[in-house]
Amino acid sequence: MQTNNVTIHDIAAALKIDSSTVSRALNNSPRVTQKTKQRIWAKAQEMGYQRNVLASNLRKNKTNTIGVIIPRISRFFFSSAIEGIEETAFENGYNVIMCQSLEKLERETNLVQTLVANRVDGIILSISMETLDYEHMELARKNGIPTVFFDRHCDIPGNNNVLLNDYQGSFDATDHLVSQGCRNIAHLAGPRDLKLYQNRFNGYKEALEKNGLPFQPDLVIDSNLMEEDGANAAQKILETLPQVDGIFSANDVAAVGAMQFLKGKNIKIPDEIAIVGFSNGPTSSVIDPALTTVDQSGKKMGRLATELLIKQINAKPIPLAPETIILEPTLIQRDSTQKKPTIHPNT
Amino acid sequence: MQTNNVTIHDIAAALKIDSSTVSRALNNSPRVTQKTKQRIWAKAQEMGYQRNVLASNLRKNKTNTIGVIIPRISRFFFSSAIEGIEETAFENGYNVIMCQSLEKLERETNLVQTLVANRVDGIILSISMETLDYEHMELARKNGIPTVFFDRHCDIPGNNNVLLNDYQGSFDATDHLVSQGCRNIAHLAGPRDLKLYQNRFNGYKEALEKNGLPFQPDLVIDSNLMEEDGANAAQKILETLPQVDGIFSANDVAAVGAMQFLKGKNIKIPDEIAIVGFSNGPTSSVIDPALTTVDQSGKKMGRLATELLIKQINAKPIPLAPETIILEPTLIQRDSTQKKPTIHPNT
DNA sequence: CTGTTAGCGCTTTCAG
DNA sequence: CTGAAAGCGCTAACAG
Repeated sequence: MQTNNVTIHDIAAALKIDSSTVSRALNNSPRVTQKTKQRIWAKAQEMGYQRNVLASNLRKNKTNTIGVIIPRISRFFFSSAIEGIEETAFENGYNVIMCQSLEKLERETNLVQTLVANRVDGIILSISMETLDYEHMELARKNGIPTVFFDRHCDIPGNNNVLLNDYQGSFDATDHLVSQGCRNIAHLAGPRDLKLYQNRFNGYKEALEKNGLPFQPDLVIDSNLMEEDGANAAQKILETLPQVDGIFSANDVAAVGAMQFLKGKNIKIPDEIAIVGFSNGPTSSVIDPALTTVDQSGKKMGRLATELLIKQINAKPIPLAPETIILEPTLIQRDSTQKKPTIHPNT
Repeated sequence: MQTNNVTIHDIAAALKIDSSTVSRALNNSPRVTQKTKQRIWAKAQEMGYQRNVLASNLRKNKTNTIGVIIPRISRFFFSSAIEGIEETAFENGYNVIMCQSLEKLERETNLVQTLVANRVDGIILSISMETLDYEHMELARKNGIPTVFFDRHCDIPGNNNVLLNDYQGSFDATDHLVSQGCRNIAHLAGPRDLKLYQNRFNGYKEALEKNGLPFQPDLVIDSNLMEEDGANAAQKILETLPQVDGIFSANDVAAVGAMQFLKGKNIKIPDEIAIVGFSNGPTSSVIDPALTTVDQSGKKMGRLATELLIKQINAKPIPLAPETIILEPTLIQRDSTQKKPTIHPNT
């Protein structure tokens, strides 16, 4: 039940050399002869030595750890993003410490403090729905900790971002609905404070214009886009907006809520009302095939964000110019006539 | 761009007192007078002091961090589990460092080493499909790091476990199919090496017996239960097992794969073939309502596992007797006649 | 209640 | 190429 306590000093003593040489050998420094390295490695193995990462970190003032803050892990988009982050970090020898803001700014602020206090080497962040500015990120900036925002972001210049082209995706989605014959397309919109939802709204609006359809403000239903909100919106549509023949939802959660409600009322999807939702790719495989989705590809965004962050970390102390990477979304359309569903790898 | 370097010595110097007093005050020790505490806190605030967690950790040989190893984050069951873990850890002042084994034993072994090297206070683990023993966990045991296994486990005594009653869940699921009139129930089975899948298989088999139905070995289809496997199994059933009128899948991923394949062939679910799959609760809200599921409630398991782990951590150095917590699963049955789908909170 | 002292285990000058 | 020595920032005896 004892902690395994063999230190570099123990192995130095056993070999009658100095601990600094041991340290160098274990770090594979070129300034130690191959022969002594071999002896040291062998001894270390034999004695079951394990580097005390804490001490090493303290001395180097570096933790080899990336901090990640996202609103909620169990949302598929974010868990895929984390999957990408974790894999990329792992490949590059970084650990990941992961936290959820649960959409609360206060929690997010605390988490940034914790991460800074834990001396993470960098932070990847997807801001909460309550976050309207980057004031709480000052702390990270002051401590020289590089940060990459992904998916959700405020529109302040000078930051690293990995984003989806929300405008284009929404434009395409709406355009798709029009091409399917929809003429009165409702929009389930998210909080307009978030740039992301603003962009999705704009894409919707301009696709209507481009197709010569009038923008009807009463067809825009605002909410936080939870499943319940989607169901409520669907109910509202059935009861008060009979002309609606298509729905563009700013996320998949609300889209599913709406779809299930409508199906419960025996409305045929997409024949009577067509639905398109923004969504993370693989999710769609468990979503009804009747639902067309705009692929958010969280895993790819996670990978890109991590690569960018590591680039910035390695650039220290001379910081690189901030970068913004914009991914183009793809429309994924499936239906029950398809022979085989899109397969995703056990996710 | 400079690291913020105010230490307890700086604030001690500014106040012309000793750094140890500062340390005590900042840890709110009762052995410092309220008045000096106040002065110290004020000064700390003023100078923008931030405790160096690394140094503190090194000194205390404790990191206030829990390590989590799961097969794959983006699987909904695991991301919900992590959600529960993270929330419980956060409430108790712990950080979470999270890693994926990607179902590889080698990776899992490496990760345990990394976590031990990082001096995590405890480990929560759901073993990979390749893991057949706990040999690689010796390292954690030797270093006195408590461990809790959840969901997937080997059947070796003396460990902390948080499990689902897989046997009962499978029994109930199969029983349910029989009560719906199914007489030839196929079973999509997972790797029999994993206790979990063995139990699910046993529940299936004994439910058949109890209902006076013969166990037909050729109706058991083995695979790794990916979506593709489910689709393949469904194809096999259509082509070579026409008598099948019900499917019990050992997980939801394969169940969805099978269901979507069958729907593509215009088979009515559940009228022509009924399907029940083991699944994490909230997932079911995005799964077709025709699919009945056995609720795995990942978040609850995550919470329980973390609570148990923290209990064990706090019990050090005298370890508590290992505990096994077994959750009873519930059958969740929905259908399109239901007025409203099960709502889940934006997950 | 506060100060003194001695490290936690490692890395990194600086000498030789 | 290796050794000696100092110290990262904090905590925890032990005195007083």
